[in-house]
Amino acid sequence: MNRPARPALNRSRYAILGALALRPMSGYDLRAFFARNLGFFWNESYGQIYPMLRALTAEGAVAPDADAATGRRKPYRITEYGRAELAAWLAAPVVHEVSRVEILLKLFFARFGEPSAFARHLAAFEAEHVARLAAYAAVEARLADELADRPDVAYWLAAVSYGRHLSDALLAWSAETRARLATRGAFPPTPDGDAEATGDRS
Amino acid sequence: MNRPARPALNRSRYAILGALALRPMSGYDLRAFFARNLGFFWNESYGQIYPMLRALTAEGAVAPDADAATGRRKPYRITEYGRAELAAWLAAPVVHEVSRVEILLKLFFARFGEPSAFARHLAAFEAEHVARLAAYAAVEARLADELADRPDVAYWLAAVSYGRHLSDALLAWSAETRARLATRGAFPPTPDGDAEATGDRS
DNA sequence: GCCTGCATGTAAACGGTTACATGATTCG
DNA sequence: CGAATCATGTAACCGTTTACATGCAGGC
Repeated sequence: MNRPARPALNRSRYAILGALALRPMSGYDLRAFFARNLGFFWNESYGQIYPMLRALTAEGAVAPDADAATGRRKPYRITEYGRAELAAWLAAPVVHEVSRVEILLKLFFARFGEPSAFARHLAAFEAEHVARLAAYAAVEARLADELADRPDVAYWLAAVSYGRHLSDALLAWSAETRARLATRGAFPPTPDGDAEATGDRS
Repeated sequence: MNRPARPALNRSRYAILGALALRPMSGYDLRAFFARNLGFFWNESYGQIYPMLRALTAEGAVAPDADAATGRRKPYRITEYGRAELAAWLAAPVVHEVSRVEILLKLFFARFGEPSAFARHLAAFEAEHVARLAAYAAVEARLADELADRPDVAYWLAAVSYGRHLSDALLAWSAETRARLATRGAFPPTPDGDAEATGDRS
């Protein structure tokens, strides 16, 4: 219980520690790792990675891995201390934050825009999630086949499943919403007036 | 087509413009408005709101509304220029950004944590989404009854529906995941070694 | 008159992205 | 050799949250 206090939201820190717990990686590797394995739900930019690697090194959670170095790459490995830090973070409650959903903001104020605009957004939204579903299917196949022996595979399949449930649900919502707005007929934006009463009392 | 170029991600700006398009509000009102109506998907802090109101005023998109002032409140109303800005933003494509899902990060690296830890996270996750569903039902009832005549109501119902689809799907995922991890049995964290091969080639 | 809470506002820090600079390596 | 791309690293900026400072208004 003597762990140094942390700003409680240093998520890049733990993302990097977790990745290095899987195997030693360089900064470049790390970026590719997140893009490839968690691309839809997590990413890290160089501007985060390299400074963080330096900080983690200074702290002793991570160390340069001279053995694994090839060419100009500078791989790092996690230390025992780093593993303890990672485990402590894994045990700590998930920190919620309101994830801002821009398409909902545009939907909420859609009356003030050109009537067809939101239909365009819905179409793009659907295309995006159809593409994601295809990507998930591919990952799932790979995990089930090639990597079935890895001890993490059940966790990874569960993560992919999250994505699938999410995209399925949002596609259903999108279809429903298209129908809802169509039957009602798009109405023109009211350019002014009409204040008061969002039912926003108390 | 002569609109001044914007940093393309000034979302607080448009959130505020949109809210003021509904009716004049003060900074305090705005914060309450977002918390009440879009709390699960959008929020704004004072540190954003007050400076933004000042900037929007300087720009002529918003103006102090002396008439509506009561007590110490300083309400603002949107101008015609502000409405045009809002409409332009509504017409522009939705900007995607990778929303970081912390629970998935913890899931992905769950092998390195205490085995029961993730089960706790799932339980909290489920409680959260059950609570949200109840909140959505309440909002839906209110919208359908009291505000059925507002022209925006179809849009707002669609936004609530997004939340319901989302929480339903994530609850289903959570149940599935609990089952998946249970049948498989939790395995102890491997404190070291076992590098190589995340299937992360190419 | 005093307390509570309403309301405006700001400063500082933080987490993150972007864009750029730089050099090494590989391959045609 | 020269070009492309691999790889490290940094600086500047941006959006956002947090915490705080301030003081007015209304009710007891």
